[in-house]
Amino acid sequence: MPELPEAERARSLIERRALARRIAAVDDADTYVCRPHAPGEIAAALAGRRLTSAHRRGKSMWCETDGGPMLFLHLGMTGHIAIDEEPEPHGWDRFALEFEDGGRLALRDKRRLGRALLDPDLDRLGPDAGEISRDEFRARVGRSGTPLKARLMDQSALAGIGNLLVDDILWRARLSPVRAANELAEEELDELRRHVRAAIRDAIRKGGAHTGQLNPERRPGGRCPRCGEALERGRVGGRTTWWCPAEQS
DNA sequence: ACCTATGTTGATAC
DNA sequence: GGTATCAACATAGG
Repeated sequence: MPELPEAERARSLIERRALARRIAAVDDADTYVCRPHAPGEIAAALAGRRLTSAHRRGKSMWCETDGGPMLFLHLGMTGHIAIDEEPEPHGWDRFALEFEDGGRLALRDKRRLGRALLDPDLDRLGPDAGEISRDEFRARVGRSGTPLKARLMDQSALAGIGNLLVDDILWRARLSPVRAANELAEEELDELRRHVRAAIRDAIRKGGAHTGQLNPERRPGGRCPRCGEALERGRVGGRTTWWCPAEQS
């Protein structure tokens, strides 16, 4: 489920439950999830250390350690963080810290598109979608001829918005996903930013990007929760897109 | 069986 | 440079 709201919940969970616990062992055997590290590299770097802080920008998380490298975590498409739970019986724990006190932190990810690695390069990640300033939003979103939906999902422009959240945001803002981003007037961009922030705030509170009002209608036969019009389905920026043709322009 | 779908990201080709 | 497409992964469903 992971978009920005899920990542924030995961970060908060790590902050509340995993900091300051001494790491006794690390399971970094999955060479795909832990690429480019060889098995044992992350383990060697983190054994005996503690996580000291948990950070997030967009969907990316990283933890500082006491004297060691930074640990980067990404939930991919199906990942979540499980703390002090029994190991997943199907082997879906792709990476884990085992604490000296007997507990553990696992990156549990059926589909294996999540990541765990050391000392990440975050240079190509835009500012967090929930924190971005008005001026920066105008500049980063509004100066591209690409479809609005694709621009909002471009993690190098602004970080954190995924496929479910973006459809909800554009529906709230009554904007068409295919409209060119640079067609929007400054006031429209400011208004859009308000909806971005509100959608993120609501989703974090309610538990995830799937809790948006539009989400239950993203299916054949789905209707606009406001006006009742049949939703349209299409492909924008390579992703399945649902919108209200009557209201969103 | 085979085709499609799925919350992400990166490489690649134009 | 930007934009679109495909592939990486694994599973579910028609």
